Amino acid sequence: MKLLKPWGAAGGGFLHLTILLSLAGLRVDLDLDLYLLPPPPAVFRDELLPLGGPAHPAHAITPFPASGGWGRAGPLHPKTRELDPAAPLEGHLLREVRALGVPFIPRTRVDAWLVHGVADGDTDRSHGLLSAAASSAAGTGAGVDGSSQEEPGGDGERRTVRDSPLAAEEEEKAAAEPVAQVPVASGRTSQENEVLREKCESVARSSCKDNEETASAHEQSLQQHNNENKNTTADRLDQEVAKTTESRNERHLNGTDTSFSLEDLLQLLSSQSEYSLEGISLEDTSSFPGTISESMNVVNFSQAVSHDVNLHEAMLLCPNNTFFRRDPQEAFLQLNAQALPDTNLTVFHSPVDIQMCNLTSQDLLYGLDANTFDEINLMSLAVEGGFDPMQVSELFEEPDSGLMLNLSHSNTSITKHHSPLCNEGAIGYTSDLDNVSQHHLEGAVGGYCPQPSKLGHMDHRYQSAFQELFHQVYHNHTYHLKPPISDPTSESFSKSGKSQKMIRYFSDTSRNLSRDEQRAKALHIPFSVEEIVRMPVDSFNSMLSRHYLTDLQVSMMRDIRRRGKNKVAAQNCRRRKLDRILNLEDDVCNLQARKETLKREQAQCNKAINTMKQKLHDLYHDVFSKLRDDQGRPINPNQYILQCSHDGTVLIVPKELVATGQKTETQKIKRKNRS
DNA sequence: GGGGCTTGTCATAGT
DNA sequence: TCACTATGACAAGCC
Repeated sequence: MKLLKPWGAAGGGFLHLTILLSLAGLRVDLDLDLYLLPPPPAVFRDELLPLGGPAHPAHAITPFPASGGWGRAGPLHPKTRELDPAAPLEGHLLREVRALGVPFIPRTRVDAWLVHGVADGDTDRSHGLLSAAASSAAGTGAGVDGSSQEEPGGDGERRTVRDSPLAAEEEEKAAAEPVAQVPVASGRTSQENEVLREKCESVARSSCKDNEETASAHEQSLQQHNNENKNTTADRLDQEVAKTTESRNERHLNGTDTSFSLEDLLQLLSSQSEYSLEGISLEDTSSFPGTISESMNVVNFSQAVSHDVNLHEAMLLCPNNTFFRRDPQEAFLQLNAQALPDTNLTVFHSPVDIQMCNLTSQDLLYGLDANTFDEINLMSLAVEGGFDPMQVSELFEEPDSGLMLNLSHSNTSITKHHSPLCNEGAIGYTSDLDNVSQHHLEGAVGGYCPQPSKLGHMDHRYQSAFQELFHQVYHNHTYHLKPPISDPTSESFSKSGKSQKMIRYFSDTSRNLSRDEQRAKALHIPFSVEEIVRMPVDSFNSMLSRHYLTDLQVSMMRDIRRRGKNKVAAQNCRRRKLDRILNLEDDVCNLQARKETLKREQAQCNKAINTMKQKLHDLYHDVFSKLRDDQGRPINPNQYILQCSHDGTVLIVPKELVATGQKTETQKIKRKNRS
C-alpha cells in the first residue's frame, strides 16, 4: 500500500493499495487507489482518519478512464460529460469531488492500468504519484494530506495543516502551485522541506524508473503474448503472476516500495469500519449527475471485489456485453489478435476494471485460451452459473411465471444476473424477464404443437425442457407490426375480447422478440439470434467450441441457425416468386399490347388492300368502258377480261377461253404431278 | 365463420 | 458428408 499525494496542492491525496490475495486457488491482483479529500473545514478535520473519516452518505468511486490511463483522471467535459484532458486536472477534480461532498474516492484498477498509464507517456502524473509515494516511504509524513497523516514520532494527535495559520497559508500557496508539486508539510522549515522534497523526488524518480521498467516489461510481455497469439498457457499466467509478485516483493524489501503488508491493510481497513471496502459503493455515484461514473454501470464495490475471482460471472452471468453486440466477424478477428494487456491480470479483472477498460468480461475472457479456462474450472462454474437444463425446465414449469426467468426467484448465482454490471440487450441475460414471461403466457395462441417425432433428434433434456416451452411459445407467431395508433386503453378498444387480444399482441410484439429469440433467452444462450444466423459457419463452429455450452444450447443454436437461414431463404424465395409473377404479368401486358398493335396494323393493311381493290375495280371498269369492238359497240366486262402478256401488250380475251386455258393448264400440271 | 394474405417452419431436392 | 439454398406444402394468425 502506498500513501500518495501526487498533486495534492489542496491537500488531497491518493492512497494506493496493492492487494495480492489467493482465494480458492486463484490469485487476485487488485490495485486500489483511494482518493483522500483535502482537509475539510475545521469542524470536520478531527473526524478525518488516515484512511478516510466518518461515514459519509456519498462515497464515490471514480471510474478509471477507459482510454487515458492515469492521465485521464481529470474533470468532465461540460457537454460530453467525459473526461476533459485539456482541463486542469486537480482543480476540476477537487471541485468535482468537493461539489459532491465525497470524503474520498476509491479507485480500483489492475496493474495494467498503472503500467499502461505510465507506458503511455503520462509520466508526469505517475511521477507525481510516485513522488508522493516516495515522500511517504521516506517517512516524511508529507505523503498524504496532513489532515490525515500523523506526524512521524508524534503523540498520536492528528495535527493538520490547518492547525497553524502558517500551515493554512502554505496550503493556499500550494493550491496555486503546479499539479505535481509535493506539498510542504507543516512543522518544518523551508530548508527541511526543500531537502525532503529533493529526497522525495529522487526516490520518486527511482520509483518512476522502476515503474517504467515494469511497464516496459509488461509491454514486452504483451508483445510476446501477441506473437504467441492466443496460445498463452496457464503456465505463462503463473510465470507472469510470479514475476509480478516477485518484483513487488523485491521492491518492498529494497524499501523502494511503500506497500503495506496485507495484514496492515486489513487491519487498517477494519479499523475504519465505516470506510471499509464494503461501505464503498459505486452505487452512490449514480446519485451524482455529471460525475465520471455517470456513464458507468452501478456496482457494489464489495461485489466488484468478489467478481474478481468469480470468473463464471464475468463470462456467463454478464453476457450482455459489447462483444455480442459487435460484428461477429470483427469480434472473432479481434479475439484472435487480442492480446491481453497482461496475462496475469486478465483473470482477475474486476467488473469495475472491465467497465473502465470499456471492455467486458466476455471480451477479455474470450482472449483466454482453453488451458486458462481449464485451469479455473470454468465448466463447473458454468454449471453453477445457472445453465442447468433442469433449472430451465423448472423455470418453465413455474406456474406463476411460465417462461419467466425472473432470476430474483432463483438461487443466488442466478440472481447475480441482475448485477448492474450486466448490460441490457443481449439475448438471454436481460433482467427484464417479466415481460418475457407475460409474453410467453399470453402469446400462446393456437394449437400447434410439434409432433414428438419432430423432436426425435433432440436429447431427452431438449424435449423435457422444451415441451412446456413449445406449448407456450411455439404457438405464437410474432409479427413485427407496429402498434395501433389508437389508444388501447380506451374503453371502446378494451371492451371486446379481440381488442384485449390485440392489446396483448401488440404489447408482446412491441418487445420485438421472435420465437427463436424467446427460446434463446429462455436457454440463456449468450448470443443474439442475428449473430447465430448470420455468422459464418466457421465462426459459428469456433464459437460453439470456444464457449462452454450445454448440448441443449448447442442444439438450440443450430436449430435457430437453420430456421433463421431457412426463414431468410423462404423470404427470398417468395420475393423471387413474386418477382417472377410480376415479370410474367408484365410480359402478359406487353404481349397484349403487341397483339393490339398487330391488330391495328392488320386492320390498316386490310383497309389499304380494299382501297387498292376498289381502285383496281374502278380502273378496270373505266378501261372497259372505253374499249369498243369491231362494230363500235362497248365491250361487256362480264364476258371479257384484260390479260397482260409478257411483252407488255394488253389483250382482250373472252372469259370462256381463259377458263378453258386454265383448265388445260391445270390438267397438264396434274399430269406432270402424276407422272 | 370463411376466404385471402402473410409469415414461419418443415421436408426435400439440388448445389 | 456437410452446409447452404430453393421451393413446395402446411399451419397459424390477422384482416
